[in-house]
Amino acid sequence: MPELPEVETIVRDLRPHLVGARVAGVHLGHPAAIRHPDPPAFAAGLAGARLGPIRRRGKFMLLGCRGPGLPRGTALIVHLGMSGTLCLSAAGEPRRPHTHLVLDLGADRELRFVDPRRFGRLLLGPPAALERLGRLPRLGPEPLGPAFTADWWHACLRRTRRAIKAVLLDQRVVSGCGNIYADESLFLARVHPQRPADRLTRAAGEAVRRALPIVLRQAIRSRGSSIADYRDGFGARGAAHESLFVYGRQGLLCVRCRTPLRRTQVAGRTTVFCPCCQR
DNA sequence: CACGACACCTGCCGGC
DNA sequence: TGCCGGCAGGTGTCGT
Repeated sequence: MPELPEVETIVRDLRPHLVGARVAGVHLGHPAAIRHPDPPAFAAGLAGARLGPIRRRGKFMLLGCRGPGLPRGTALIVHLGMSGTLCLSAAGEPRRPHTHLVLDLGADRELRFVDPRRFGRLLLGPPAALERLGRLPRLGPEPLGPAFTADWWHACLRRTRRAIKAVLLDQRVVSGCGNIYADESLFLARVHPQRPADRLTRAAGEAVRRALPIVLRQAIRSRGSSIADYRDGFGARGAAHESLFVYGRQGLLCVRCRTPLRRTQVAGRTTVFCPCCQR
């Protein structure tokens, strides 16, 4: 699914169209997509609400919502799971299968959440309160923000024997990195994905910490990776998958040393790396 | 506590 | 052609 660059692209696409819009109607699809509150309360809370600021936190999207009966700081919180999309559509456009939420925004516009695999999640409420209730996970620092410091990162690495790739995927350590950009960052840093985190040299750990924002920013510039389901806020594909170095390229030659890239499993996830460059 | 295994879903692709 | 296994960008839970 969408990782940080894909979610960031959608947020930037939707922001100018959603802020200030009023929700004239709500249509729910599969109720399992809605994690909080129960579906009737979720729909009732959104109906008539005014949409405010939209932002990203890790792989979550948060759309501010104001309305009668909604607590201060309420947001519509969307996680896209593996196959979710959040797109602005013309109201007349036929709804795709697996459309689980439609917000009628008037002026012939609809915001649609489509998610075939239903790993995505929708919540409505103040994020801090949902975190306290255990409905939202506590996320680590943003990798593109000032809190992703060398001190924090190396303290996290020193504390665990897990593979470095598992640490990159742990949203409590750093939020927003997924399987594609973990592999890409480790390739750029020349670090083997299986290396136990506590056995990395300081320099190697630093190389990973520095590679991650570079990889993520590049992917944002390319509007995200559309390998299968991902689409931007208007339903179009991104281009970041066209310039990946390792992800999905097992058997092809390393762009640096021409060694065939190898595929393995790390932390239960398919992992591609260069056995020559990454140590 | 830390970690790995597994579950949760649908769709698509390749092999037989 | 059709069936079946394997695989997919994520994460919550459970058992060791």
